[in-house]
Amino acid sequence: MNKKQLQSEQTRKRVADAARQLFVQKGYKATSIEDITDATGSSKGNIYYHFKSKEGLFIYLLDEWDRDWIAKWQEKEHHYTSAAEKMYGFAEQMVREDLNHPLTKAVDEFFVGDDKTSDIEERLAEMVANHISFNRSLIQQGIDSGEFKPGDAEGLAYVLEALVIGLSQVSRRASLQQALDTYRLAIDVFLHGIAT
Amino acid sequence: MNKKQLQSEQTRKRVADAARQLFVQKGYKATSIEDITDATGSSKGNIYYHFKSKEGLFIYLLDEWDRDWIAKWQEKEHHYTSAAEKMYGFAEQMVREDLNHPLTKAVDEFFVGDDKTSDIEERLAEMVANHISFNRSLIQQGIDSGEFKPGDAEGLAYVLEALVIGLSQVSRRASLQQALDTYRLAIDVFLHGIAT
DNA sequence: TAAGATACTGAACGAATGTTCAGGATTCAG
DNA sequence: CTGAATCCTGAACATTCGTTCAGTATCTTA
Repeated sequence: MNKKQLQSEQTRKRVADAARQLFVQKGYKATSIEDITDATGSSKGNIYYHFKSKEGLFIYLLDEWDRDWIAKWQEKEHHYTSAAEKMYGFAEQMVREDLNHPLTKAVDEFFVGDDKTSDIEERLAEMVANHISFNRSLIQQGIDSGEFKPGDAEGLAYVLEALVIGLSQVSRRASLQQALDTYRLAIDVFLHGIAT
Repeated sequence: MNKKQLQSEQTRKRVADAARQLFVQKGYKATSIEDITDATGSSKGNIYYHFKSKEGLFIYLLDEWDRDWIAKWQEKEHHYTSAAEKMYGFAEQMVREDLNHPLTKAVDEFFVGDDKTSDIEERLAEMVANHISFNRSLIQQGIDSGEFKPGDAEGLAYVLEALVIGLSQVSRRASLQQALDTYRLAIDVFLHGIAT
């Protein structure tokens, strides 16, 4: 790899990291390009050299997040034997990774904006569908194995999604330990709620 | 009441209604004063005649919301006999009133802004504490009556809060029927999760 | 009915924001 | 070593937004 390519990749990463942190912290609209330049030392122009636009940068982060999250999950998934264990593992990864679900405030806020390009809207819809589908599969496994009551797996997938999104918001200003406790308690309740 | 006073009150209400709808729909930052003038026909200046600022308008709406919500709740509360019934009633009012919890996206977004006045921040913290306290009391009643397992009522109050906040976000683009179904299912799970 | 109070208008302003662009610096290929 | 490619800068631009204010219309009061 070139020195040029290396440096380019490094700045790209530096910008992405700072932007991610800011978006999570302040939300999409409230984070300005200048906030990002302040945090990275890069110039405005440089950000637009590496990313198409603010929207593009945001979508890039979402994509990256999703990929990372799934990769990490797949490493762990084998080690869990029951659906209940998987559920706890799921919650723990949620907390430990970033104390924030990708579908959090920033995304929701981004969603309601009116001037999105249609391809970006498609991408977002796809992501939501993927998350629901992931949840449904997790729940369906438990139903099939007899751990959970047979029932509306799709509906429960939405409930789980709601729970996780809500937890990330409620826990945003909590300590790691508090967050872990709350998540664990929430999963406890959810599991008892759907257990046979 | 004067014709002047009447008209003044009417416009005030007209502005508040439009603003509430827009804040819920688009979020705090994304809703401009001009959006509100477009929706009401009033001029910008007129909004600043009736409200101190955009922040002031928002806080006014929150206050109003909380008062209305509690008033409506207290009308109904007598008719419920068990804590479980109360819980379902709670969820239903949540959906029917506005399909949105007062502590929703807009508030959370408002929260992370950096330029709030300190008295407004106090007011917000107070509101959050009130909601948690409301939830805890609801749960404690169920524990006392033997409907729910004895346990961490405070922790469960946060879980319930998270669930409700998440539900409002997930249901934002759903039909009324879908929303009611999802909320009901969520409360089902939550109740089974903490039942004796 | 006259004077004052109240309700409202809309142009103007300053601050902030996303984006562009002409050009400078650094590195690569031949 | 030289020209081209790549990486980066920062001033400039066009918009948008919250807020103000001088002035007008409408109503109240005496």
